[in-house]
Amino acid sequence: MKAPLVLTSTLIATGCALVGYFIGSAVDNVDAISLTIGLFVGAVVSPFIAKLLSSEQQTQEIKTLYVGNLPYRANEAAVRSLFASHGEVHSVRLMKDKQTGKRRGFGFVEMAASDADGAIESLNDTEFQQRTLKVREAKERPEPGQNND
DNA sequence: GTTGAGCGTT
Repeated sequence: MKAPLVLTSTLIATGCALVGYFIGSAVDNVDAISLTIGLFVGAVVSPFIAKLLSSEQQTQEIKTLYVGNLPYRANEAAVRSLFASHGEVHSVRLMKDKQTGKRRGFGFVEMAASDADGAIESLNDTEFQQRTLKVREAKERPEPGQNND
């Protein structure tokens, strides 16, 4: 039973709009204000509910990969495309200097845990835009999935 | 506009 998130969000937004309508009615009898509050509540709450519903589809394990020795001219899209050919890429973040905003030449790639190890072995010490990549498991910020008791 | 070992934001 997987309903589209757009449809689900629309239904939720409608419900929230009705709730907001009664809330608006209690505050003021003006219908315009009531509808405005209803739409506002729906717009705010629906993405939050949709995120909770979408979390059920993200049950798969995600592992973070450290990617170093990246060329400065490289984009996140290029890195994503590179890792996408070796597995399912969840997200790509190229770290930039917070002071100057320029790229620091390394980043982090989140992908499926099963595909992550294969991607590391496949992309580590490989040439990407004339630069040898350093692909490893990320040290800090491990994703919960394997509990340490 | 530059550089080249490294492990990061809410």
